[in-house]
This record gives sequence, C-alpha cells and structure tokens, in this order.
Amino acid sequence: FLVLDQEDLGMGECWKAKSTQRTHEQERLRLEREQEQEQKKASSLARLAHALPVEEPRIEAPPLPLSPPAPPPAPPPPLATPTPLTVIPIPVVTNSPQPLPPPPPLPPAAQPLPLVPRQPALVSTPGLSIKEPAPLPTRPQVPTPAPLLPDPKTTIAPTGSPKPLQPLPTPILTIAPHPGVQPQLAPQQPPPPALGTLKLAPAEEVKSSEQKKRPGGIGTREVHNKLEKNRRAHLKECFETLKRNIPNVDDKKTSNLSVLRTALRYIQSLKRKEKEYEHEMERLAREKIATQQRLAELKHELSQWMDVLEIDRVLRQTGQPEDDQASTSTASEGEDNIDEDMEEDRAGLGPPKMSHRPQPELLKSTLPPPSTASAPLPPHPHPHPHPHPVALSPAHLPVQQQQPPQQKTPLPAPPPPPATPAQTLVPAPAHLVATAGGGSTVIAHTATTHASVIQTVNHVLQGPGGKHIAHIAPSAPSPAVQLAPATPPIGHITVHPATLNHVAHLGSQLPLYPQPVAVSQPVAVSHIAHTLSHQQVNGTAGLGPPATVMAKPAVGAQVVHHPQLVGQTVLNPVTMVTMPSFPVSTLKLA
DNA sequence: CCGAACCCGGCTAGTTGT
DNA sequence: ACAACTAGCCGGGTTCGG
Repeated sequence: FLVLDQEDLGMGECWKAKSTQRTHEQERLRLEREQEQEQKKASSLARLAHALPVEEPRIEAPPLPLSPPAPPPAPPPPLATPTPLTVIPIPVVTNSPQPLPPPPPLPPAAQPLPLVPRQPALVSTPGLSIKEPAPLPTRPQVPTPAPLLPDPKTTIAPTGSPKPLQPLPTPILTIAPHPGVQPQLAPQQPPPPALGTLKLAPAEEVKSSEQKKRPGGIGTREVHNKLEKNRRAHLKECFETLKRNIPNVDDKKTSNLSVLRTALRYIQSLKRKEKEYEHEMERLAREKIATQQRLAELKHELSQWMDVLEIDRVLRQTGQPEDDQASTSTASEGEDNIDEDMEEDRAGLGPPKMSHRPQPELLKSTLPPPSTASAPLPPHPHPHPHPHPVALSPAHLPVQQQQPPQQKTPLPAPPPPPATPAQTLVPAPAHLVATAGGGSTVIAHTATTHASVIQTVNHVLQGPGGKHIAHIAPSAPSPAVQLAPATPPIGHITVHPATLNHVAHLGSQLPLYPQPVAVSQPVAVSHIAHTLSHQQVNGTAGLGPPATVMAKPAVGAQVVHHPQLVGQTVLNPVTMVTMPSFPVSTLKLA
C-alpha cells in the first residue's frame, strides 16, 4: 500500500514538475524499489494487500453503482485478482515504449477482467508513469478493472457520468497528467490509451480515491485542470487584446496588472477628451446659431434696403412722367382684406411690415429726398420742384395733395393752384410712403402702396365732409380724359368696397362718380384722384379759381385743374370704370 | 523577488432528469 | 419541486523562469 501511495504521490509530483526530471527519476527509483520489495515479499501478498486498496474505493464506492468490487470488503477473492496483478508488473515494466502494447489489451480487458489486469499491469507500472502516463494511464485503467472502474468513467467523463468509475480511475488520472501531453491530449486521448496502464491504476486508484474523495474527482480533476487551463489561456488572450488596444504599452515589460492600470488611465484620458469635445461642439453650436441670427438680420436689412432701392427706382420711373402732375397719396388704416393682399404682395417683395408701418427711420433713410424734401424737394430732378411743402408726420403720413398740374402742365393754368398752399394733410394713419418726386407724392412700395392707396382713398373719402381726396397718382398728362390705352398700364387698382362705398357716397356728391368704381388704369385712377382731389381742393380749400369743369364750383363740385381739361367738362374721365360684379377687396398696384 | 502558469478545492448559477 | 449534474469562477498553494 505504501508503495502505491508513494507512487501516486510521486506521480503527482512528476506531473507538476514537468521539467524536474529528478523528481521523476527519484520517484521511479522509489517505485522500483518498492515494487521490487513487494515482489520479493510476495506477489501473492501483494495481491491480497491490494484488497485494501479496494476497500478505499469502497468508501467512494457506495455512491458508485459500478464499483461492485469496491463495496465488498472481502473483495479480495474476486476483485483482488485484478488489483494485485497490476501492482506486481509495475516494477517490471519501466519503459516508455510499452504504452503501445497496452492499447490492444483494451478490448480484451473489457471482457475478461482477471486476465487482462496482469498483462497491463506489468507494462504500465513504472515506466508508464514517466513517459506514456498522461494519456494512457487515465483511460487504460479502465481495462484492468474494466467492468468496474476506470474505463467507463474516463470514457464517460466527456459524457459527464463518470462518477461511478471515479473511485478507481482517480489514481490513474493523477498519473496521466504528467508529461506535457496533458494539455491537448488529455481530453481526447483518454479513451484510447487507457488500455494498458490500467493495471497499475487499481492500487493507485485506491489511493487517489482518497485524495479525490469524490468518485467524480478522477476524470473531473484532469478535465477540470484542462478547463482551468483553457480559462487561463482565454484570460491571457484577453489581456493581450487589451494590451494591443492601449497605446504606448511595452509588450514585454507590462504585466497584467500594469496593463489594467494603463488601460484605466487610457480610458480616463479618453473620457476627458470626450468631454472636451462635447464642450467644443456646444460652443460651436452656439456660435453657429449666433452667426445664423446675424445672417438673418443682415438679410433683413438687405431686403429693406432692396425695398428702398425699389421704391426709389419706382419713384424715379413714375416720378418723371408725373412731374407735371403732383400726386398725393395717403394711407389709412389697412383693412383686413388689404392686409391679405398685402401679404400676397409681400411674397415677392421685402419686409412685410413695411406697408403697414413704415418705420420712420426707414422712411428717412430709405427716402432720401422724400420727407425732408417734401417741402421744396431740391434734389428732385424735375424742373418743377413742388412748390407746396408737404408736411409729413411720422404718425400720420400726410396725404400730400397737390394741385399743381397747373404748374407742370404745359398749359399755363392761369389761376392757381400755386396759390393753393400746402394742402391739408389727411391724417392718414401712417402707412403712406410719400416720396416727393418733384413734389408729387408717390406710392412707394407696391405692397405698401396698395394698402396705402386704398386707405388713402378711404381716408380721403372719409375726410371732413368727404371732401378730402387723395391725389393718388399722377396720370399721364394729357390723356386725362382718354384712358390712354397707349400708356402702359402700371397695373390695376382695385378699389376696396368700402372705398367704393365712399366713392359712391361721394359720388352722390360728385355727379361724375355716382357709383363705386373699380379702376384698372392708373391713369384713370390718377384722373379720378385728380378729379377728386381737385374737388376736394376746390371744395374744401376753395382754393383759387377752379378751372372747374363741373358746373358745381362749390363744394362737391368737381374741379379739374388739368390745364388740358380746363374748359372741358369731364363727365367721366374714367372710361375704364366698371362696376365690380363682385366685391373687390383690395387695391393693387403693379 | 516577481510574474506567469499550473493545480486543486470550493462555491455558485444554470441545466437536466425524475 | 427537488436532486443531480455541469460549467465557470475564484482563491490558495506550488513551481518555474527571468
């Protein structure tokens, strides 16, 4: 027994100390000695003695179904036979080559228990442990006790039900591991090699069983070691992978611990950078927003400027031909409908609010010659600076009523308009952009003008006694009466119903325009305006000797100052006038 | 001396069979 | 529901190489 134990121990040591051959040799020597001694004593005794080993298995055996031999304390007779055999041979066979022979025995072993054991035992014992050991021993054991222990377990081990066999095989397993073979071979080899060595196992098995205590321990230990090894390998691989992903790491010097520390620092640095970049992104985002806002502002200003330029352009275009005739436009509160139209117009043009609320600044800035020039308008190119100063109030843009065709018209209007001082300014609720081009008030922005015109008209109509009439736009000089088809239509003007009503109302007073009128020709409008304005002028202001066409010189009488018209009765200067079949809501200027 | 590799035993969570 | 089993993880101990 002692020998067996020593062997086992020695085997275990051998395994652990692969490189240390000393131990192996020493152990071998020991084993050999022991074996020799045993042999000397008596092979038979040994056999009997092995019975004890069997006993050990018993302990474990109980749990094990297969271990029939183990349980019986007396096993000696039946079981003993195999065990003793194993012991004896061990000393004899020490060579490595032996491993080969064992394999064949396997098959037989399985069948005849008694016979097999001896043969393998001889072969396996000493030498096996050293060289063949690992693979063979584990499995080999099976054959000897074939039915009983090792084989089933070892073989089964993979399946996972080795337990029964475990007791016996355990010792074997311990042996198996030694050489380097273990790692790879262990798993697969076990089954095939098991054969020969088995004999030795029995004795060892008993001992090992003690160590392993558990039946399953046998095969499990080896497997467990292998699994553990794989696990370590995997762990190592992971460390290497981690190491590779860390910059500035020395492959050689770094231990796993240092790798972890380095990785930690690296991760922390990455986090810091991430935060920094986030802040940077936020800053850039804010900057972008600010820039966009600034851009929008600039665009707005630009659009306003464009509007101003447009206005100026219009003024100059319209201003020159109109020079003869002073035009006045007024604006009044826009009406809902007007607003809508205005919005439509805005689409194509600049700032929306321009129309409604001409900002004083804008007016000033945008209309360089305008308000200031409203009075004399020096800058105005036209030969006839408007003589009549027009007062412009920021709040209420004045409806500049001019009279003046006289001055400008080729025909010397004898009387008067000149005499007529500045006309009363209709308190048009702002909106009117009055640019004095040669003293003529021009509707600046189309979008603005529409409403302004309408409002102006309304306002004028609403004016005191309905006498105030805005002089909307100077028409072509001569064709006052004719609706100059020749004159390019600037656009069409749609008179707001309210305005129409006013007009109608006014029409009652004004025989010429008894009904609401929609004017599509600016000329016509101008004439109307003129007519009205003159009426107003004449009526309200009662200025100078009206070159009245109308019979009514008095209020309500329409006086046309157009020199051309002087002496002529303008019954209906607006031939274009039509009765809107539908309610016209807006006034538009092209 | 230190780090790596290995062995071993124990423990636990998940799986499987009864 | 329970026991048995498996797989994986962990800590301790040992050995080996640099």
